[in-house]
Amino acid sequence: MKRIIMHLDMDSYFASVEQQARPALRGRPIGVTGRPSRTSIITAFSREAKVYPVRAGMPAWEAFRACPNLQCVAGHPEQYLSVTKRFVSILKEYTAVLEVYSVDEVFMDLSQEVPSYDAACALAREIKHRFRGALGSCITATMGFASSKTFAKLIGKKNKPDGIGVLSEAAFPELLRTTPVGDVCGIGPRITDRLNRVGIRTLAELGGASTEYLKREFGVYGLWLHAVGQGKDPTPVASYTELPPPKSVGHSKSLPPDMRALWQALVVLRGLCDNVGRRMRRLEYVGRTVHCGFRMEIGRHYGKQTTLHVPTDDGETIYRACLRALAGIPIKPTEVSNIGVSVSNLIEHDRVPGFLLETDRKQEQLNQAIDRVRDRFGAQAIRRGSSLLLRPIAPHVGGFFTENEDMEFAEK
DNA sequence: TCTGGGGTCCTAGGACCC
DNA sequence: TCTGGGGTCCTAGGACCC
Repeated sequence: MKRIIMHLDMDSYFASVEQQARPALRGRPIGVTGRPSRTSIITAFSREAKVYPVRAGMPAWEAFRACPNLQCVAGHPEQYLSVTKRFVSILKEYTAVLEVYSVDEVFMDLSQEVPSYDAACALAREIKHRFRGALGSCITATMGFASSKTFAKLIGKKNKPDGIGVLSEAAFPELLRTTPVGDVCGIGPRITDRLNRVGIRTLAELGGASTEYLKREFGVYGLWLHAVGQGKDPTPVASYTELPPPKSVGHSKSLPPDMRALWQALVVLRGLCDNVGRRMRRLEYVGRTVHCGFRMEIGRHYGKQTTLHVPTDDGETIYRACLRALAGIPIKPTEVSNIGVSVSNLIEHDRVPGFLLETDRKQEQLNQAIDRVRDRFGAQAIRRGSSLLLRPIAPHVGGFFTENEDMEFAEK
Protein backbone atom coordinates (compact mmCIF):
# COMPACT_ATOMS: atom_id res chain seq x y z
CA MET A 1 0.00 0.00 0.00
CA LYS A 2 1.15 3.50 -0.81
CA ARG A 3 2.22 5.37 2.27
CA ILE A 4 1.04 8.90 3.01
CA ILE A 5 3.55 10.55 5.31
CA MET A 6 3.15 14.05 6.65
CA HIS A 7 5.95 16.24 7.91
CA LEU A 8 4.89 19.24 9.96
CA ASP A 9 7.33 22.04 10.65
CA MET A 10 6.47 25.12 12.69
CA ASP A 11 7.42 28.38 10.94
CA SER A 12 10.12 30.51 12.63
CA TYR A 13 9.05 28.69 15.75
CA PHE A 14 10.79 30.39 18.68
CA ALA A 15 10.29 33.83 17.16
CA SER A 16 6.60 33.15 16.46
CA VAL A 17 6.00 32.04 20.03
CA GLU A 18 7.65 35.23 21.30
CA GLN A 19 5.53 37.36 18.97
CA GLN A 20 2.40 35.54 20.02
CA ALA A 21 3.23 36.15 23.68
CA ARG A 22 4.12 39.81 23.25
CA PRO A 23 2.10 41.74 20.70
CA ALA A 24 4.67 44.55 20.70
CA LEU A 25 7.02 42.23 18.83
CA ARG A 26 4.58 41.37 16.06
CA GLY A 27 5.36 42.53 12.56
CA ARG A 28 8.94 43.31 13.54
CA PRO A 29 12.22 41.65 12.63
CA ILE A 30 13.25 39.86 15.80
CA GLY A 31 15.96 37.38 16.68
CA VAL A 32 15.78 34.97 19.60
CA THR A 33 18.95 34.40 21.60
CA GLY A 34 19.95 32.52 24.70
CA ARG A 35 21.33 35.26 26.93
CA PRO A 36 21.35 38.85 25.76
CA SER A 37 24.90 39.63 24.76
CA ARG A 38 26.55 40.84 21.61
CA THR A 39 28.48 37.61 21.32
CA SER A 40 25.54 35.29 21.78
CA ILE A 41 24.10 33.56 18.79
CA ILE A 42 20.63 33.85 17.36
CA THR A 43 18.73 30.61 17.27
CA ALA A 44 15.67 31.85 15.39
CA PHE A 45 14.58 34.82 13.30
CA SER A 46 11.05 36.03 12.72
CA ARG A 47 9.81 35.98 9.14
CA GLU A 48 10.18 39.78 9.05
CA ALA A 49 13.91 39.32 9.75
CA LYS A 50 14.30 36.57 7.16
CA VAL A 51 13.87 39.17 4.42
CA TYR A 52 17.46 40.16 5.27
CA PRO A 53 20.50 37.95 4.71
CA VAL A 54 20.38 36.36 8.15
CA ARG A 55 20.57 32.70 9.07
CA ALA A 56 20.03 30.76 12.27
CA GLY A 57 23.28 30.34 14.14
CA MET A 58 24.59 33.81 13.41
CA PRO A 59 26.27 35.72 16.20
CA ALA A 60 24.20 38.75 17.22
CA TRP A 61 26.74 41.32 16.06
CA GLU A 62 26.74 39.85 12.59
CA ALA A 63 22.96 39.74 12.45
CA PHE A 64 22.81 43.45 13.31
CA ARG A 65 25.08 44.15 10.39
CA ALA A 66 22.74 42.27 8.05
CA CYS A 67 19.55 43.67 9.59
CA PRO A 68 20.17 46.95 11.46
CA ASN A 69 16.67 47.27 12.92
CA LEU A 70 16.74 43.75 14.33
CA GLN A 71 15.39 43.43 17.83
CA CYS A 72 16.90 40.68 19.97
CA VAL A 73 14.93 38.97 22.68
CA ALA A 74 16.05 36.35 25.15
CA GLY A 75 14.31 33.03 24.51
CA HIS A 76 11.99 31.11 26.81
CA PRO A 77 12.69 27.41 26.20
CA GLU A 78 10.08 26.23 28.70
CA GLN A 79 7.41 28.17 26.83
CA TYR A 80 8.39 26.59 23.52
CA LEU A 81 8.11 23.16 25.10
CA SER A 82 4.72 23.97 26.51
CA VAL A 83 3.44 25.18 23.12
CA THR A 84 4.88 22.00 21.58
CA LYS A 85 2.89 19.91 24.03
CA ARG A 86 -0.24 21.79 23.03
CA PHE A 87 0.11 21.32 19.29
CA VAL A 88 1.24 17.70 19.64
CA SER A 89 -1.85 16.93 21.71
CA ILE A 90 -3.96 18.21 18.80
CA LEU A 91 -2.01 16.14 16.28
CA LYS A 92 -2.40 13.00 18.38
CA GLU A 93 -6.10 13.08 17.65
CA TYR A 94 -5.39 12.29 14.01
CA THR A 95 -3.11 9.26 14.23
CA ALA A 96 -1.25 7.14 16.74
CA VAL A 97 1.73 6.85 14.41
CA LEU A 98 3.26 10.16 15.30
CA GLU A 99 6.93 10.95 15.76
CA VAL A 100 7.91 14.08 17.62
CA TYR A 101 11.13 14.69 15.76
CA SER A 102 12.21 17.90 17.46
CA VAL A 103 10.64 20.70 19.42
CA ASP A 104 9.09 22.12 16.24
CA GLU A 105 8.81 19.14 13.87
CA VAL A 106 6.56 16.13 13.75
CA PHE A 107 6.18 13.21 11.33
CA MET A 108 2.86 11.42 11.01
CA ASP A 109 1.96 8.30 9.05
CA LEU A 110 -1.55 8.92 7.73
CA SER A 111 -1.73 5.90 5.40
CA GLN A 112 -4.51 4.35 7.45
CA GLU A 113 -6.33 7.61 8.02
CA VAL A 114 -6.71 9.20 4.59
CA PRO A 115 -7.25 7.61 1.17
CA SER A 116 -5.52 10.23 -0.97
CA TYR A 117 -3.34 13.33 -1.01
CA ASP A 118 -6.48 15.42 -1.61
CA ALA A 119 -7.97 14.12 1.61
CA ALA A 120 -4.62 14.68 3.33
CA CYS A 121 -4.62 18.32 2.25
CA ALA A 122 -8.10 18.81 3.61
CA LEU A 123 -6.88 17.40 6.88
CA ALA A 124 -3.88 19.74 6.81
CA ARG A 125 -6.17 22.73 6.40
CA GLU A 126 -8.24 21.54 9.33
CA ILE A 127 -5.11 21.24 11.48
CA LYS A 128 -4.02 24.75 10.51
CA HIS A 129 -7.43 26.05 11.49
CA ARG A 130 -7.28 24.33 14.86
CA PHE A 131 -3.74 25.58 15.49
CA ARG A 132 -4.90 29.14 14.88
CA GLY A 133 -7.61 28.70 17.48
CA ALA A 134 -5.46 26.95 20.05
CA LEU A 135 -2.07 28.63 19.61
CA GLY A 136 -2.86 32.04 18.14
CA SER A 137 -2.50 33.56 14.71
CA CYS A 138 1.27 34.20 14.93
CA ILE A 139 2.12 30.53 15.25
CA THR A 140 1.80 28.77 11.89
CA ALA A 141 2.97 25.47 10.48
CA THR A 142 4.01 24.13 7.09
CA MET A 143 3.05 20.61 6.11
CA GLY A 144 4.61 18.41 3.45
CA PHE A 145 3.11 15.17 2.11
CA ALA A 146 4.94 12.39 0.31
CA SER A 147 5.37 8.64 0.40
CA SER A 148 8.34 8.81 2.77
CA LYS A 149 9.73 10.92 5.60
CA THR A 150 12.67 12.27 3.65
CA PHE A 151 10.54 13.52 0.79
CA ALA A 152 7.71 14.81 2.97
CA LYS A 153 10.28 16.97 4.74
CA LEU A 154 11.85 18.05 1.47
CA ILE A 155 8.59 19.10 -0.16
CA GLY A 156 7.50 20.88 3.02
CA LYS A 157 10.70 22.93 2.99
CA LYS A 158 9.88 24.12 -0.51
CA ASN A 159 6.51 25.41 0.69
CA LYS A 160 7.50 27.46 3.72
CA PRO A 161 6.04 29.39 5.42
CA ASP A 162 2.46 28.51 6.27
CA GLY A 163 2.15 26.25 3.22
CA ILE A 164 1.03 22.79 2.25
CA GLY A 165 3.20 20.81 -0.15
CA VAL A 166 2.37 17.56 -1.91
CA LEU A 167 4.81 15.42 -3.81
CA SER A 168 2.75 13.35 -6.20
CA GLU A 169 4.16 10.38 -8.09
CA ALA A 170 4.02 12.38 -11.30
CA ALA A 171 6.19 15.14 -9.86
CA PHE A 172 8.93 12.79 -8.63
CA PRO A 173 11.19 12.55 -11.71
CA GLU A 174 11.42 16.32 -12.08
CA LEU A 175 12.13 16.76 -8.38
CA LEU A 176 14.90 14.14 -8.42
CA ARG A 177 16.42 15.71 -11.51
CA THR A 178 16.57 19.21 -10.06
CA THR A 179 17.25 18.71 -6.34
CA PRO A 180 20.87 18.96 -5.16
CA VAL A 181 21.86 16.05 -2.90
CA GLY A 182 22.65 18.42 -0.04
CA ASP A 183 19.02 19.58 0.18
CA VAL A 184 18.05 16.25 1.70
CA CYS A 185 17.91 15.88 5.46
CA GLY A 186 20.60 13.34 6.30
CA ILE A 187 23.06 14.41 3.61
CA GLY A 188 25.30 17.01 5.18
CA PRO A 189 28.13 19.13 3.79
CA ARG A 190 30.84 16.45 4.09
CA ILE A 191 28.89 13.79 2.24
CA THR A 192 27.71 16.36 -0.30
CA ASP A 193 31.31 17.27 -0.91
CA ARG A 194 32.39 13.67 -1.39
CA LEU A 195 29.50 13.01 -3.76
CA ASN A 196 30.13 16.19 -5.74
CA ARG A 197 33.75 15.23 -6.23
CA VAL A 198 32.75 12.10 -8.11
CA GLY A 199 30.26 14.05 -10.21
CA ILE A 200 27.10 13.28 -8.25
CA ARG A 201 25.23 16.54 -7.76
CA THR A 202 21.52 15.80 -8.00
CA LEU A 203 19.32 13.14 -6.45
CA ALA A 204 18.76 11.60 -9.88
CA GLU A 205 22.52 11.23 -10.32
CA LEU A 206 22.72 9.66 -6.88
CA GLY A 207 20.00 7.19 -7.83
CA GLY A 208 21.89 6.37 -11.01
CA ALA A 209 25.15 5.62 -9.23
CA SER A 210 26.08 1.99 -8.71
CA THR A 211 24.94 0.42 -5.46
CA GLU A 212 28.30 -1.33 -5.14
CA TYR A 213 30.16 1.93 -5.33
CA LEU A 214 27.96 3.65 -2.72
CA LYS A 215 28.13 0.62 -0.44
CA ARG A 216 31.90 0.44 -0.72
CA GLU A 217 32.34 4.16 -0.16
CA PHE A 218 29.74 4.79 2.57
CA GLY A 219 28.89 1.41 4.09
CA VAL A 220 25.31 0.77 5.16
CA TYR A 221 24.62 4.47 4.81
CA GLY A 222 25.40 4.13 1.10
CA LEU A 223 22.36 1.89 0.65
CA TRP A 224 20.16 4.56 2.16
CA LEU A 225 21.74 7.14 -0.15
CA HIS A 226 20.97 5.01 -3.17
CA ALA A 227 17.35 4.54 -2.10
CA VAL A 228 16.91 8.27 -1.59
CA GLY A 229 18.38 8.90 -5.05
CA GLN A 230 15.63 6.69 -6.41
CA GLY A 231 12.95 8.56 -4.53
CA LYS A 232 12.54 5.93 -1.85
CA ASP A 233 13.13 5.96 1.85
CA PRO A 234 11.56 3.07 3.72
CA THR A 235 12.39 4.49 7.17
CA PRO A 236 9.21 4.08 9.20
CA VAL A 237 7.62 6.84 11.25
CA ALA A 238 8.56 5.96 14.83
CA SER A 239 5.94 6.21 17.48
CA TYR A 240 7.19 8.87 19.85
CA THR A 241 4.34 10.90 21.16
CA GLU A 242 6.69 12.89 23.32
CA LEU A 243 10.20 14.16 22.96
CA PRO A 244 12.48 11.27 23.90
CA PRO A 245 14.31 11.63 27.23
CA PRO A 246 17.72 13.30 27.06
CA LYS A 247 20.80 11.14 26.51
CA SER A 248 23.27 13.82 27.47
CA VAL A 249 23.32 17.28 28.98
CA GLY A 250 26.03 19.67 27.95
CA HIS A 251 27.18 23.23 27.52
CA SER A 252 29.91 24.79 25.48
CA LYS A 253 31.32 28.24 25.05
CA SER A 254 33.52 30.02 22.58
CA LEU A 255 36.49 31.88 23.94
CA PRO A 256 37.24 35.31 22.51
CA PRO A 257 40.95 35.65 21.68
CA ASP A 258 41.50 37.91 24.69
CA MET A 259 40.27 35.31 27.16
CA ARG A 260 42.70 32.50 26.60
CA ALA A 261 44.99 32.47 29.56
CA LEU A 262 44.86 29.07 31.22
CA TRP A 263 43.18 30.42 34.32
CA GLN A 264 40.51 32.13 32.25
CA ALA A 265 39.82 28.93 30.32
CA LEU A 266 39.51 27.07 33.63
CA VAL A 267 37.10 29.66 35.04
CA VAL A 268 34.93 29.24 31.94
CA LEU A 269 35.15 25.46 32.25
CA ARG A 270 34.14 25.66 35.91
CA GLY A 271 31.11 27.79 35.01
CA LEU A 272 30.08 25.37 32.27
CA CYS A 273 30.28 22.46 34.73
CA ASP A 274 28.08 24.35 37.20
CA ASN A 275 25.51 25.05 34.49
CA VAL A 276 25.50 21.42 33.39
CA GLY A 277 24.99 20.30 37.00
CA ARG A 278 22.19 22.76 37.49
CA ARG A 279 20.37 21.66 34.37
CA MET A 280 20.75 18.02 35.38
CA ARG A 281 19.25 18.74 38.79
CA ARG A 282 16.38 20.56 37.16
CA LEU A 283 15.79 17.65 34.78
CA GLU A 284 16.25 15.25 37.71
CA TYR A 285 18.97 13.21 36.08
CA VAL A 286 22.37 12.08 37.28
CA GLY A 287 25.07 10.83 34.92
CA ARG A 288 28.30 8.85 34.96
CA THR A 289 30.25 9.80 31.86
CA VAL A 290 31.84 13.23 31.71
CA HIS A 291 33.12 14.45 28.36
CA CYS A 292 35.28 17.52 28.01
CA GLY A 293 36.07 18.83 24.55
CA PHE A 294 38.07 21.60 22.94
CA ARG A 295 37.83 23.08 19.52
CA MET A 296 41.17 24.43 18.43
CA GLU A 297 41.77 27.51 16.34
CA ILE A 298 43.03 25.35 13.48
CA GLY A 299 39.74 23.50 13.37
CA ARG A 300 40.86 20.37 15.14
CA HIS A 301 38.73 18.98 17.90
CA TYR A 302 39.98 17.27 21.03
CA GLY A 303 37.77 15.30 23.33
CA LYS A 304 38.44 13.33 26.48
CA GLN A 305 35.89 11.46 28.47
CA THR A 306 35.92 9.61 31.71
CA THR A 307 33.37 7.45 33.44
CA LEU A 308 32.67 7.80 37.14
CA HIS A 309 31.79 4.94 39.43
CA VAL A 310 29.06 6.96 41.08
CA PRO A 311 26.63 9.04 38.98
CA THR A 312 26.54 12.74 39.75
CA ASP A 313 24.75 16.02 39.13
CA ASP A 314 27.24 18.15 41.02
CA GLY A 315 29.19 20.85 39.18
CA GLU A 316 32.28 20.45 41.33
CA THR A 317 32.43 16.70 40.72
CA ILE A 318 31.96 17.22 36.98
CA TYR A 319 34.72 19.82 36.98
CA ARG A 320 37.14 17.53 38.81
CA ALA A 321 36.35 14.76 36.33
CA CYS A 322 37.19 17.14 33.47
CA LEU A 323 40.51 18.04 35.05
CA ARG A 324 41.33 14.37 35.51
CA ALA A 325 40.42 13.62 31.91
CA LEU A 326 42.56 16.47 30.65
CA ALA A 327 45.58 15.75 32.83
CA GLY A 328 48.72 15.33 30.80
CA ILE A 329 47.32 16.57 27.53
CA PRO A 330 49.51 19.28 26.05
CA ILE A 331 46.96 21.90 25.04
CA LYS A 332 47.91 25.53 24.56
CA PRO A 333 45.00 27.61 25.86
CA THR A 334 45.81 30.36 23.39
CA GLU A 335 44.84 28.00 20.58
CA VAL A 336 41.55 26.90 22.15
CA SER A 337 38.58 28.62 20.56
CA ASN A 338 35.78 26.71 22.23
CA ILE A 339 35.33 24.61 25.38
CA GLY A 340 32.53 22.14 25.98
CA VAL A 341 31.39 19.83 28.76
CA SER A 342 28.71 17.21 28.61
CA VAL A 343 27.50 14.42 30.85
CA SER A 344 26.00 11.26 29.37
CA ASN A 345 25.13 7.80 30.61
CA LEU A 346 22.16 9.46 32.27
CA ILE A 347 19.89 7.85 34.81
CA GLU A 348 16.70 9.36 36.19
CA HIS A 349 17.41 10.48 39.71
CA ASP A 350 14.76 8.34 41.35
CA ARG A 351 15.87 5.22 39.50
CA VAL A 352 19.36 5.27 40.92
CA PRO A 353 19.89 2.59 43.56
CA GLY A 354 20.18 4.22 46.98
CA PHE A 355 23.67 2.98 47.66
CA LEU A 356 24.92 4.89 44.62
CA LEU A 357 23.57 8.16 45.96
CA GLU A 358 26.04 8.61 48.76
CA THR A 359 26.45 12.20 47.76
CA ASP A 360 27.71 14.74 50.21
CA ARG A 361 24.48 15.92 51.84
CA LYS A 362 25.88 19.35 52.56
CA GLN A 363 26.93 19.86 48.96
CA GLU A 364 23.55 18.71 47.77
CA GLN A 365 21.74 21.14 50.06
CA LEU A 366 24.00 23.96 48.95
CA ASN A 367 23.35 23.15 45.28
CA GLN A 368 19.62 23.15 45.87
CA ALA A 369 19.74 26.46 47.73
CA ILE A 370 21.73 28.05 44.90
CA ASP A 371 19.31 26.62 42.34
CA ARG A 372 16.37 28.15 44.17
CA VAL A 373 17.95 31.59 44.24
CA ARG A 374 18.84 31.38 40.56
CA ASP A 375 15.38 30.17 39.61
CA ARG A 376 13.95 33.16 41.38
CA PHE A 377 16.41 35.94 40.56
CA GLY A 378 18.16 34.75 37.41
CA ALA A 379 21.36 32.87 36.72
CA GLN A 380 23.53 35.89 37.47
CA ALA A 381 22.14 36.30 41.00
CA ILE A 382 24.77 34.02 42.46
CA ARG A 383 28.12 33.63 40.82
CA ARG A 384 31.20 31.76 41.77
CA GLY A 385 33.81 34.09 43.22
CA SER A 386 36.30 33.14 40.53
CA SER A 387 33.93 34.08 37.72
CA LEU A 388 33.76 37.68 38.92
CA LEU A 389 37.31 37.96 37.71
CA LEU A 390 35.97 37.70 34.20
CA ARG A 391 33.89 40.83 34.44
CA PRO A 392 36.48 43.34 33.30
CA ILE A 393 37.05 41.43 30.10
CA ALA A 394 33.46 40.48 29.40
CA PRO A 395 32.59 41.82 25.97
CA HIS A 396 30.45 44.89 25.42
CA VAL A 397 27.01 43.88 26.64
CA GLY A 398 23.93 45.96 26.17
CA GLY A 399 22.63 48.64 23.94
CA PHE A 400 20.98 46.42 21.40
CA PHE A 401 18.85 44.22 23.53
CA THR A 402 15.37 44.26 24.89
CA GLU A 403 15.29 43.60 28.58
CA ASN A 404 12.47 41.18 28.84
CA GLU A 405 13.47 38.94 31.71
CA ASP A 406 10.59 40.14 33.83
CA MET A 407 7.96 40.19 31.14
CA GLU A 408 5.11 37.81 31.53
CA PHE A 409 4.40 35.22 28.92
CA ALA A 410 0.83 36.05 28.02
CA GLU A 411 -1.47 33.38 26.72
CA LYS A 412 -2.62 34.53 23.30
C1' DT B 1 35.49 25.80 6.65
C1' DC B 2 33.48 28.05 10.19
C1' DT B 3 30.43 31.00 12.01
C1' DG B 4 27.84 28.92 17.76
C1' DG B 5 25.42 26.19 21.06
C1' DG B 6 22.40 22.44 21.85
C1' DG B 7 22.05 17.64 20.68
C1' DT B 8 21.92 12.38 18.28
C1' DC B 9 23.72 8.31 16.05
C1' DC B 10 27.31 5.32 14.12
C1' DT B 11 31.77 3.02 13.88
C1' DA B 12 35.83 0.99 15.51
C1' DG B 13 39.25 -0.66 18.58
C1' DG B 14 40.72 -2.25 23.12
C1' DA B 15 39.81 -4.35 27.59
C1' DC B 16 37.58 -7.68 29.96
C1' DC B 17 34.27 -11.37 30.95
C1' DC B 18 32.42 -16.07 30.19
C1' DT C 1 48.93 -20.05 27.79
C1' DC C 2 46.28 -20.04 23.84
C1' DT C 3 42.42 -21.67 21.42
C1' DG C 4 37.42 -19.05 19.54
C1' DG C 5 33.23 -16.73 19.68
C1' DG C 6 30.03 -13.72 21.84
C1' DG C 7 28.83 -10.01 24.76
C1' DT C 8 29.43 -5.61 27.32
C1' DC C 9 31.72 -1.48 28.59
C1' DC C 10 34.66 2.28 27.60
C1' DT C 11 36.95 5.73 24.69
C1' DA C 12 37.64 8.48 20.51
C1' DG C 13 36.24 10.44 16.44
C1' DG C 14 33.21 11.58 12.54
C1' DA C 15 28.94 12.96 10.58
C1' DC C 16 24.52 14.74 10.94
C1' DC C 17 20.43 17.65 12.78
C1' DC C 18 17.98 22.07 14.56
